[in-house]
Amino acid sequence: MIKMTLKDGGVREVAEGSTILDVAKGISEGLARVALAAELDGKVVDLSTVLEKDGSLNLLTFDAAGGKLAYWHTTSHIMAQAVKKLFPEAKLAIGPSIEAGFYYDFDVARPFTPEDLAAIEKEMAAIIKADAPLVRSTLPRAEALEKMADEPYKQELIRDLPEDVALSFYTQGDFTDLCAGPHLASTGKVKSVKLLKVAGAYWRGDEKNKMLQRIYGISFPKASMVEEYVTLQEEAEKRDHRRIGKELDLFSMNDQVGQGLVLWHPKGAKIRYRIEEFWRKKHLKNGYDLVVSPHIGRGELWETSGHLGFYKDGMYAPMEVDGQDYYAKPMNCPFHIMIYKENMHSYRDLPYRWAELGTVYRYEKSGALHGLLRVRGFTQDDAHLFVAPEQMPTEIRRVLRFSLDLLKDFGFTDYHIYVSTQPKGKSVGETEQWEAATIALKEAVLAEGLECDIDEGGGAFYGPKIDIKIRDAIGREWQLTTIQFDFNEPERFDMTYIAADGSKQRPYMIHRALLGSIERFFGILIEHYAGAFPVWLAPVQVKILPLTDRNKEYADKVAAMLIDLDVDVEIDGRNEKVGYKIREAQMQKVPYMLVLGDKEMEAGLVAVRSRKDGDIGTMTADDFADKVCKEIRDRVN
RNA sequence: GCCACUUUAGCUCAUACGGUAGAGCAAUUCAUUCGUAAUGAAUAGGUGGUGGGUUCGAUUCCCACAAGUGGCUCCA
Repeated sequence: MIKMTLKDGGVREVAEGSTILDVAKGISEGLARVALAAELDGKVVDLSTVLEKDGSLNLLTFDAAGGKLAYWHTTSHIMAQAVKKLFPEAKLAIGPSIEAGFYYDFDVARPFTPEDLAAIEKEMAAIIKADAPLVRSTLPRAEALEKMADEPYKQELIRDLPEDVALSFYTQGDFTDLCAGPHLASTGKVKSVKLLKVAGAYWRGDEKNKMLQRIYGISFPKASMVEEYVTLQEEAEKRDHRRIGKELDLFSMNDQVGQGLVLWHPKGAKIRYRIEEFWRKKHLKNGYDLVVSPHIGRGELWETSGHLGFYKDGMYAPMEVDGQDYYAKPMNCPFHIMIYKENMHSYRDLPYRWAELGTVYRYEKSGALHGLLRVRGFTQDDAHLFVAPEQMPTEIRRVLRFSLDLLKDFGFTDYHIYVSTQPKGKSVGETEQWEAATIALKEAVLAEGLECDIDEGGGAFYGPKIDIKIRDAIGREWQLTTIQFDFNEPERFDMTYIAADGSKQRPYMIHRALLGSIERFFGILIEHYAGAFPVWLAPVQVKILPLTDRNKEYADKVAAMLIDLDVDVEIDGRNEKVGYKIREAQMQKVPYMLVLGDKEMEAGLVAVRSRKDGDIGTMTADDFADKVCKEIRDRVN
């Protein structure tokens, strides 16, 4: 038996493995989560317990997901207490824990300054030192409203809850907050706090609401963990694609060109070429056909597609030509549909898989732009599938498999799949269609032996979708692939095919972008590899470093041989020491360097240096060529 | 778009109080022809994001605009 001393002073004895329901009986009021402090075997442990919906007992350690949740949530309360002490006029909004750390939103007369943050951190240290216990209590609605008389945002939250729910509060010292928990036993459990930044945030995330001041922070049980966190942040900063894009001269954005419009420099364009070339070949090999469509189209087209109705805010303003409005395309689909409609189609011809690296322009809010990850002009690796309903399930599986295969080619093998279902509000299409499509999506995931999370109501109004998020080299998630059903456009464009019985039928339409957009994908690739691209993608694959002018001719010969094999070679013939040239090639992340001096020239060899392993000795030029060509072919990192 | 912050040489950053800017790297030139992450010297480079205001005088203070950064919203 485990003896647990509860925060309210009571003692419970529970058998190991018993559920929290046994422990929490009489104090939880059926709430989904309850926080406790307890003794295990007579020893006080840092034990906040989370009551999961299924009643399982989750003993919290910091490293458990729930542990972090409680830890950071308690820290956010401590911050709120500190802010209330320093800024008594501040009104509290909400303060949850997030993926990494926590925040709290405040309504204050003026924004917080860095000095304010320092003062708040200091105040928090005092609260932590006081080690006040967090005491849970509940109140009926009317009394809860009265208790929060000075907190309009809290009152709004209370009013939105069902009337019969008892509201829980957590009190630490002189500070009480409306809160569902869970929390640590006392403020002293929090050891090391760092407030990170201040940002504006709309109340309830709605831009029509007042903008509040949000303070982000993070906390850990050990100071060393703060250092680890900071180190990871620094690592992420070093990998920042904007920084590496500059250092490796890959791309730029320009004030005069316009916001969110990318200039691809020669080295960046080289990588893009390699990505696109590979992408096209792979699509052709996998049953796709390539199509090409223009960058602009008449207003009437966008009227028919419905984009002018539901997507106008996302489109560039029209340009007038010969009395007609033309719009830059925000999507490629209407063009592909027009190709479809150019002919009659038999069920025998389906499915069509039409792919295009289609450049689109979307008006993104200026504040949303972010390096290559969010731009206004970008190229989607788009394709549209037009399939007969009975083909749909196998077709979905096929797209999913193809997608994961393509991601693997680029070094992304760790991913997370989400299926988004019909949104609650308005949506187009028949219920049966939605159901069949959603089932096909889920079953495709299962049939491939994969798992997925369901994003209930997360689909677009025109259809359900699968999204794939990949995990990069330092553990961050990025959304790349999206596979979306469209019940809207086939209807609007009155797309048909002739079925076996001679009747006209409506095909299913699936949009899919596997890499997402080339720009965004490139940005993520840069960060994933920290600029050190695999040999097959590297803009310069081999850098030849002749030692003296005497060796230049030999360098030219080796270079010509490699270039003939489609290897990308540069010669650094500058009058510099070899150490200097190596340093530069190394910083440019060139996979291989060939040092060519008199010795190599006389023996007909090349001295190979790899960016990863340094000097790897000499070999014949042919052997080296074989090695590099094989690595390029096999897409070796 | 909203909140906050930032904007000085190609890059990274200095100039406490208002008295018209300085360093490293890069570039250019010269010398050096060298063996696995920086050879030395010299030269050049800036109407301080743009426009306006305050002031005898503005890179410095104020305002507007633009771009960027971190968030909110949105999303490939």
